[in-house]
Amino acid sequence: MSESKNKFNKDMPSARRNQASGATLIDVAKVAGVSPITVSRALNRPDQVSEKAREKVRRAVEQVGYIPNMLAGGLASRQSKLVAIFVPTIAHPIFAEMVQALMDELSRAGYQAILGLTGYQKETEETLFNTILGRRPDGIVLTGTQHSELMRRRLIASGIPVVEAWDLCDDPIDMLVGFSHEQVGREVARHLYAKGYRRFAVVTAEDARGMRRYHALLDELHHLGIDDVPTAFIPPPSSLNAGREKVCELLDAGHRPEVVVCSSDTVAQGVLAEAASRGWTVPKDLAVMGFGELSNASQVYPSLSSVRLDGDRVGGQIAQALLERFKNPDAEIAPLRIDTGFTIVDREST
Amino acid sequence: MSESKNKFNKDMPSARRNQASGATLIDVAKVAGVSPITVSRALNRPDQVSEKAREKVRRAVEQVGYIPNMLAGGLASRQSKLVAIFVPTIAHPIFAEMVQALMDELSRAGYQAILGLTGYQKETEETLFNTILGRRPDGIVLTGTQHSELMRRRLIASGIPVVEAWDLCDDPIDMLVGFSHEQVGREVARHLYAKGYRRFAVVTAEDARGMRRYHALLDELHHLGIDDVPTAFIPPPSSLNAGREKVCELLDAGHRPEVVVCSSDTVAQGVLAEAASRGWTVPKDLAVMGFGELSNASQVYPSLSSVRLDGDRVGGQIAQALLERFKNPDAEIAPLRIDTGFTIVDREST
DNA sequence: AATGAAAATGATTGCGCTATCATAATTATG
DNA sequence: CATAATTATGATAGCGCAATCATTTTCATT
Repeated sequence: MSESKNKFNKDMPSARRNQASGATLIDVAKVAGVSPITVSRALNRPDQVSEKAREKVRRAVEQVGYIPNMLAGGLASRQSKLVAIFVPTIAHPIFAEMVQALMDELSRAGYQAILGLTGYQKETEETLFNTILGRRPDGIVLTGTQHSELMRRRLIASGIPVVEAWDLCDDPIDMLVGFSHEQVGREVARHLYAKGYRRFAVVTAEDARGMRRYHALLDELHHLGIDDVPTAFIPPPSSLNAGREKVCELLDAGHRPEVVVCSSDTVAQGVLAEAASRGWTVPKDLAVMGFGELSNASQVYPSLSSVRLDGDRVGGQIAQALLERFKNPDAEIAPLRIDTGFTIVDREST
Repeated sequence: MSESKNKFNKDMPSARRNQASGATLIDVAKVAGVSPITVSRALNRPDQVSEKAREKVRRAVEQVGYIPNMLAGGLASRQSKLVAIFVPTIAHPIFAEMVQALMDELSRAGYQAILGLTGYQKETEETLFNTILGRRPDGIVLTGTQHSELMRRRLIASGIPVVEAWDLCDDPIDMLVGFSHEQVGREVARHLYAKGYRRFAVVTAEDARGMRRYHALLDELHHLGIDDVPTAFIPPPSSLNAGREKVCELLDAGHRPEVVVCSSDTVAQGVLAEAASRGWTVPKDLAVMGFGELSNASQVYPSLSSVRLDGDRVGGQIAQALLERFKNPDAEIAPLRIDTGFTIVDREST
């Protein structure tokens, strides 16, 4: 026994509607004394309209407080001016930094971003993905290069420009901006080995890219003759406390590594905290290697050795790649692959 | 039925279009053997459609890989299912946390967020604002309560539900979720005074809310008989290094405060770093008070006293308030004002 | 002036979807 | 069984804008 849904007030629906939705292109056109399409052009392609008309339109827009409806515009033009950005989380500084840079750059070009937080969960990614595709983004930014076959196919079929970020691989969906996690693992191994460390341990988050670095590290250590690398895994999201607990487990299990390689600076700071609480001297009693170069890595005591990535730069490069593609959609799609690199920063903790 | 008006003719525009844009509601309807509007209902109001039809639609959607075009849907229904979130930056953990919680909650209800980064700059806020209003969001989340008169008027006129966050004031635009920055300033003053501190100094960022806390702090100290409070201001964005430099300036100018009150934990950690580098013992030689409770506040050495806010909770409350309003748009608009409070956390640094 | 090219403006149509009203199919009621 | 009440489905008409093509105005050139 539900009450029948009543309709809008018959009184003056149009007035009510206009109050809520604001002025339309047609309202502006009337005030300006030109046709609607001229208003549209004055706003979107000013160079196709005479200075006189442009001025009339500008004044009319001002007067009625017109704000273009981008839902309508997007529908008509098939250009949403929207870029979808998928990241695991923005609570992590490195992603926050990238997103910020990316959005800055995009907004300068009149684009906006819509964020998809995949939360490290494979489960929801596809659902999220569908929802966001519903906004018909002009471009898509993905974190990592490991996606379900279905998603890959759909993305390729859609023809939407895609950038896969934070990683490099051999069969990208489209564009690629990142660095090789394998290379990080290998270089960290060699770097620490060269410094004389022989007994390694690892505390790593169980996310895909972290594991890639981990396996490359193991592999390289193996080549260097080191095979026993006690490891503790942290289920995402990793935190300082998790790092502390996990390294504690390793140590309590009787392992006595010279150096602990961590999947992030956050985890590494947990290890530092545990070392401090045991009264150990870093790096003499235990060396610690981070990853990601949090802004305070150089300020904690002892300052943390880490692998520096540049979120700003990655974001900027992605934006550039997308904007280039938007500007020139018909151009031959040259496979774009940008290696943003990384730097091992040696500080007091190793 | 004869085809009265033909849509696209000639070569293959329809095929091309479908490849790019994907299947439409009509395609699904054809496959399912029902009318388009039934497909729409099966997707958006499943309870109004028979189980049989629902199943046919589900299968057809699956088969053609249909993803609803929310631009079209939004235009027709006047519901964008979009919430605009304005924050100064997401590079700051406290905002990142709020945004994450807010987005989580919203997406659960089928809404998505579009982010506006105001970057602490008054200049661009209005421009940004117009661009984002173009997306016709169903709700708007604002940081702070200080906005231009024009924006206030437009927002109120638009009838869009608005939440102002991170602050409380007496004449909100609409809903309000936050805490009193004045109260923080006063309580921090009293708290430190009660602990015996008499010589205060301040290092604060120059943003609006930080200044409100600062003035309340000064005011309360004045009541307690303390009038000389040397202060250094940091132009946004504040950073650990900026905090360190600024406190250095204060000390080099000959001030010898017992306690430094900082506008953020980041700044406070800069002060800690400077104290450490001078070989001072905290809190004996210099006490430090933070704000915002970064996740590592309790882990730095010495652990940092701070004011704890709960970004998760703020985000959640905002989402609830908005969703409630969406569900019940015609309800009497009860002035909503949620005080999320704060907690002074006393640790080793004071 | 005459002519054509270019620039500026306009009329029409439909983007893909949902609100609205109308109708058909089902169930409840006496 | 007829009738009313209740579903379930469909037809139609826009939402506000830009693509497309048609038309008018302006300007340069002969």
